[in-house]
Amino acid sequence: MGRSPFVEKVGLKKGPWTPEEDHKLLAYIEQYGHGSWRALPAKAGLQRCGKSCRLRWTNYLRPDIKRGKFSLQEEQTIIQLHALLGNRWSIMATHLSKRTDNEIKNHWNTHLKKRLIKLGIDPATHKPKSHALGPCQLKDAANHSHMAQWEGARLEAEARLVRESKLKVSNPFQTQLGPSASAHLVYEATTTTTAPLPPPPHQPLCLDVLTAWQGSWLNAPKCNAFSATRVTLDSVTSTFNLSNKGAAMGLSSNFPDETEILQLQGLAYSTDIDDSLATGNENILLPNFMEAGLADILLDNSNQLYPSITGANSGNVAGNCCGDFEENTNYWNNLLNLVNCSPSGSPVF
DNA sequence: AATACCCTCAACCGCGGAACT
DNA sequence: GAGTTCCGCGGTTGAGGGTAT
Repeated sequence: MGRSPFVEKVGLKKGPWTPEEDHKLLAYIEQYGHGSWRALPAKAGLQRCGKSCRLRWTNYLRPDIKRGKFSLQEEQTIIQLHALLGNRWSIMATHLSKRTDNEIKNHWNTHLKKRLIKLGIDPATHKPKSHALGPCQLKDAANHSHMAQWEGARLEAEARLVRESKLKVSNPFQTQLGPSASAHLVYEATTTTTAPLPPPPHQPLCLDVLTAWQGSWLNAPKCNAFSATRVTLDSVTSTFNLSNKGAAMGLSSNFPDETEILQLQGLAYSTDIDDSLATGNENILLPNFMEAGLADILLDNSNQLYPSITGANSGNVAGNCCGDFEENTNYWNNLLNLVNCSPSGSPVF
């Protein structure tokens, strides 16, 4: 049952907040905590609705907010989480320390989504737009879909635990929740025994499958151009690590622009793929090891990322990777083992 | 310098679910 | 169990700043 339309009293102010209003809200919450948002405006002397106050607080005034440009790692994490969760911005926010759901949503809509589209990747499915799935890929996609649902549910439950734990903190100024704090809360919430606790990890324990995917992807037999490139992954944050090759090439620390992506693509292919394939056919959708990797690791375990490359055009570079059901089964069993053995355990399963 | 267009992001709106009565 | 209230989420909007013409 939904609630009836929210009708505010006339005379309440809307629009941008003034510094005075910010100060009032900040001062009130600092002293009393927010309590009931509905009652807060009157108590704080604000001509605003409670909703507006909550939004201003959560998206702008809260002390544990990181502002400014998104780092490469943050962007990669967003893409990965989006592949798993879709538009579940609030859950993503719990896994991106100090970023608000609104900020993540805005960044996705204004930057990341456009970049994926530009690269020919459907931002909704995280798969290349122009390539239909074959039977083998459908099977693998189903595997990934299942894994994504599974991990998505777990991430959501963890986010809920973080929220519930935060609710226990009455005054945010007494206990400001940084990334390690929230990780600790998850850790505590998921640990039910009374045995002495080992030190909590310093990162949110939330990306097990992402990590496992990436790790397994790298450790998988060389069966396509991607696995052959030996791109380094950061297992802690579940994001790609560009520091080695990227830095060596003088790439910026921010998300690479198209020129840089082309550089990276060249890098990715130069050793293992026929140069004429990588450079001679402009119609081939070259998998740059960021976007395609992020999208397809999550959604296409066959590693046969781009049929136009790995199939007829490529001399069957990835031919033996697809179709080996037993190998795939072992592959996923290993992944599940990895996940099951992850230090965080799972609050859901 | 003026105007049009584009982009970004803070803020609003409406809805669904949880909590309460 | 039904009705009501509150909170939080995701989608959308539009003001304002930046850039192109």
